[in-house]
Amino acid sequence: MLRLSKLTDYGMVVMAALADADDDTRNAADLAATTGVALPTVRKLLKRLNRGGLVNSARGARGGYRLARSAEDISIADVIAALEGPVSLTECAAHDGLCSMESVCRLRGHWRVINDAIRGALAAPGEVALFV
Amino acid sequence: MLRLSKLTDYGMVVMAALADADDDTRNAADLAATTGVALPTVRKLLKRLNRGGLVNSARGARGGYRLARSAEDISIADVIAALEGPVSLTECAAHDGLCSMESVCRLRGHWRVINDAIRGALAAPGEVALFV
DNA sequence: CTATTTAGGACTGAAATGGTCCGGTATCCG
DNA sequence: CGGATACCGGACCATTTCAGTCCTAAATAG
Repeated sequence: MLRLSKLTDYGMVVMAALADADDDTRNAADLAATTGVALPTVRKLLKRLNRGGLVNSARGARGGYRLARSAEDISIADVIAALEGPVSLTECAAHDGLCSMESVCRLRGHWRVINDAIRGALAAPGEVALFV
Repeated sequence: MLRLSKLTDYGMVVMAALADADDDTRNAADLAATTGVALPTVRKLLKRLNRGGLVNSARGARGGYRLARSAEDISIADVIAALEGPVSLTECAAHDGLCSMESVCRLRGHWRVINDAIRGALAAPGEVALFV
């Protein structure tokens, strides 16, 4: 199916909710309430998104999260990369030397092309802005 | 990562090997030998590819498989569809009414656009032919 | 008739996934 | 200062999914 993990899907929803908040910081419980995603899951997502540099966090009372940059500058590919690692259809397209049939395989060159095409589709800012 | 399952990856390799054979029928053991994929796995793949209409099978002695149509007319998307089901990033983009937050979700419209973009990238005949 | 080869499905072990919980630390406010 | 709030990092577990194997039945060639 070439599907996204459910966690990443939820991550997109949370990011959209954060985009709504504009510059206000929202805490995890708040986001869980507005998105309908379970609180612990929201926490996990926000941690990863923070590590990936997509959101900024503020600790302590009245802390919370907000987008690290404006929503228009965040692509789907960014979110996927933060939550699942870099976009790559096959192992061999991402790293060298991991596939035992690398020497015989006639497809490696193609995978790179295809990966780039998909990355391009996901990174296109116009199509993929988080706003509706 | 947006990765393909390993099985689908092998499926591409097997398809490429079949493309090499042109019109000769090749049996499963033969393909396993030339691709380096384990025989039972090759069998499984060929069964699914057959069901998906990408290869034709011939039973009995001197039976085997060959491509159902010329390699140029088979896209990566076809192979993925045969092995994993239709290409779709999220459940909600493929079917309606399966997601509990469908009413609140602001992203559904986008997913369809993105899916189409990716499907387009995978179906482009020029880029994605099985030949090297 | 017999050897060959695919068809179909059941089964298993391993890995990934989604989801939860806890101790620690930083910040705010009274 | 001290307590409450809220994020941080990680460990942890149950469930599902996945890759891979095996077995029996059916079809075809010689």
